[in-house]
Amino acid sequence: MEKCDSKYCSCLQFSANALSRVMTKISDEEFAITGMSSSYAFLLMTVNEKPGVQPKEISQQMMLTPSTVTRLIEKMEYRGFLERKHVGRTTEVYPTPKSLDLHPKIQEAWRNLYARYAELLGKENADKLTADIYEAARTLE
Amino acid sequence: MEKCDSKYCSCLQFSANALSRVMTKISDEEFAITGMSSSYAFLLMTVNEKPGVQPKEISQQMMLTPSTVTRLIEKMEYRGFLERKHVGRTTEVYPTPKSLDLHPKIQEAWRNLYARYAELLGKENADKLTADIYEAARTLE
DNA sequence: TTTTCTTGTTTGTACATACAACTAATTGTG
DNA sequence: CACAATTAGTTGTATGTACAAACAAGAAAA
Repeated sequence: MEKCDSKYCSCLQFSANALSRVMTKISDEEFAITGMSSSYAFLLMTVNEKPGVQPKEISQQMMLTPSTVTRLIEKMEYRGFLERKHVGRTTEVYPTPKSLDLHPKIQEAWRNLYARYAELLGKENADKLTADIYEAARTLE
Repeated sequence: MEKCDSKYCSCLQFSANALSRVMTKISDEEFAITGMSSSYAFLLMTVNEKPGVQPKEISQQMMLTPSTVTRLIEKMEYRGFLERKHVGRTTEVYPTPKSLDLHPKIQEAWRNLYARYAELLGKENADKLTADIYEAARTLE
């Protein structure tokens, strides 16, 4: 169609990976003010907003495998942001005051991230792209 | 806009990651017939089609960092698909017969991958999404 | 010509994520 | 009720990728 310096750019797998890597980089820059990368920040947000939430629900919301979620929680527990309480076969995850304190900063970083890519891509365009990508991810899942 | 079971789905970073993971999974399934995952297959394609190509160019085409490309090449060299020839400060990468033999299989896998997601997303839709994503990745880079 | 700068590549290390196998708790069934 | 099946979570291990630092070759400057 138009100029394209890689013959792979017509492959969704390739493009999706490329965008993911670029976004992760930008994200990490914006979330630096929180002292952690965006996955951890998303995790804290989730737990802050629903204390006692279970890993299973987190894994669904974040679209990550349970094992990955366990790993994320472990690290945040180690760093003093989260606590686990085992209840029967389930686990409840709670934020510590440290995590709640950080909440505003996380939200700020999130807003900054949005502002940054929205400016580069155009707000309309960015929102549409995000929605389209999300829908595709859901369809292919 | 419409129903959305995660509050993060409006975040490009989040959606892009999700799509990337889903696509990687599908890709790995399709590329299984080649005995390697898609990144390696893309690498072999690149080298097969331009024997002697340098890591720098590969890294640009694949949108990966040079260190990542070194790692990919190393592994393919170890498995007997590629050979490196050091020329001055640069490196030339050549395919072995084993890699050239595999070329058709790789292309087949690539076609199958395309067929698979094109069917699920719709051909038009898939192509447009791919182009949009690639463009966004370029813009944000 | 010697020194400094730049560029291409590699190496050490780290991180996010996944899968497969496992444990433990609950639910369903004979 | 006891045993099988399911479900929630965790652990061992592996993979793809990156950054920062090191290295080595060539180019530019002194």
